[in-house]
Amino acid sequence: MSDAKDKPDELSADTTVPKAVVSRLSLYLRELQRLTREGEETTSSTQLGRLLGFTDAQVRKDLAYFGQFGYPGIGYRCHELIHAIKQILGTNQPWPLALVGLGNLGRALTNYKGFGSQGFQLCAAFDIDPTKVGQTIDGIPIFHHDDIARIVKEKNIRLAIVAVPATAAQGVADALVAAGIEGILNFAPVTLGLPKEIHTVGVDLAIELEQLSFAVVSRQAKNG
Amino acid sequence: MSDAKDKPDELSADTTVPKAVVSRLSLYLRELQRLTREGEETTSSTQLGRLLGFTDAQVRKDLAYFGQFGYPGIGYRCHELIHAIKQILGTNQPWPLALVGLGNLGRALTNYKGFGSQGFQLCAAFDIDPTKVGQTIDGIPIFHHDDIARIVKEKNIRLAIVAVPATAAQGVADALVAAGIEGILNFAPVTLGLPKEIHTVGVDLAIELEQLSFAVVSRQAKNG
DNA sequence: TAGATTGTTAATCGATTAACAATC
DNA sequence: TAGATTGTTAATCGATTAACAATC
Repeated sequence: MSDAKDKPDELSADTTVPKAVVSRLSLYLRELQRLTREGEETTSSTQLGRLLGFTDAQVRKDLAYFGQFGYPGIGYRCHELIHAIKQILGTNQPWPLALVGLGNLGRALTNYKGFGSQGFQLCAAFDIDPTKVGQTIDGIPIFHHDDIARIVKEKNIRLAIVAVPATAAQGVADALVAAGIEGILNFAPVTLGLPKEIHTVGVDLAIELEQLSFAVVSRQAKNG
Repeated sequence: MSDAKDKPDELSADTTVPKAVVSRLSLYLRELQRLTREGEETTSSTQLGRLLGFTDAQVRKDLAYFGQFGYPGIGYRCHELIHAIKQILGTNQPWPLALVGLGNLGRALTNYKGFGSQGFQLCAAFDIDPTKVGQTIDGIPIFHHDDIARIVKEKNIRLAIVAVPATAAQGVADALVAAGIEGILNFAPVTLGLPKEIHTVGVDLAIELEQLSFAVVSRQAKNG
């Protein structure tokens, strides 16, 4: 399937891709990387689906948005599919990241190794505390908020993580957008108001926990 | 609308509620709380939708899964709707939480104030490091992994946060489930294999960042 | 070949949006 | 009353699943 067959451009989506498909793509990638670590050469839509709780049809349909990656009768070669998904997600290239806010969460993130292996690398941190500015933390230089625009441009940073208190988040986001940032991972518990061309993903611990408490109480309401 | 009208049970869903509805409910709650902090008495489906990027119809439809909370011609009284959503999500009651793993992320969470205000409270932490066990961190007692079952039962803990390395996560999850935990917020970058009656929510920083890199590269592919 | 598995089409299912009578 | 806004039904839209010919 390496050749593009009748598809004009094998790795770019012709039709618009649902958000849910993209997050499953990330899950496939994570699972494929685990399988290769465990020595597997190939896998199948059935196996991937079973490991992640999806149907085999869904796995195949998701991948079909982007091209043909499998071999009928055989399945998918793990390393090939990993390569293809990374290309789709854009993580075959490195992504320098900015981190704004060095409270508890921000400092934990400077130390976090989890996304380094996926091509993301913190290369500038920002805070307003004058005792922090000018220092480095885990090898990452700390700058003042006022330098966001300059540093973002100098280091060609396109994605940023916001880990400041809720009250400061919108101002920080505005500064990042003004500096040319294209995507924001927001840990502050607020919905940011931003131009629609700026991509945002929000992670709010309270909201995640609320999904769990709802699931638990609604299940017990059903079952008595 | 305080009376239940023709609905048999105003706050429990008769039909099964989509996951997406529940997470929007959390967003409505967060926004309503912000509006009341800013002194607003009432709001409307149009205002809530605009603030969060949804249509007004969707806001009303989501709420309609659970009952009638609004006043035609007026909108929603913020404090009433907050109360109702908390009851739906189960967060009108306190939820003691267990935290497993006291690495960078785990320690950041012990200090995090964000979910306390929503009724969630860390009341036991677990680690295997003997220098940590027996200490307290931010007022939270630290126990050994081997005591998970005992402490979970003693403290009536139903929800847990897993913040251990990927390789340890499945074992920890199994221990939590054996101890009677009903829901897990998993920060480890693995899909946990658990009985279907156990609810899990996964938060993986790399995956969130991948959603952003995809959005950025696919947009530029489209626009040139 | 027989068995396995893909990619894709059609059928099903579910979720979102539009529209509007009912209400304040 | 006139204007605003709800709750709900019907129409639209989108996503998932089932089925199967094509392929190895």
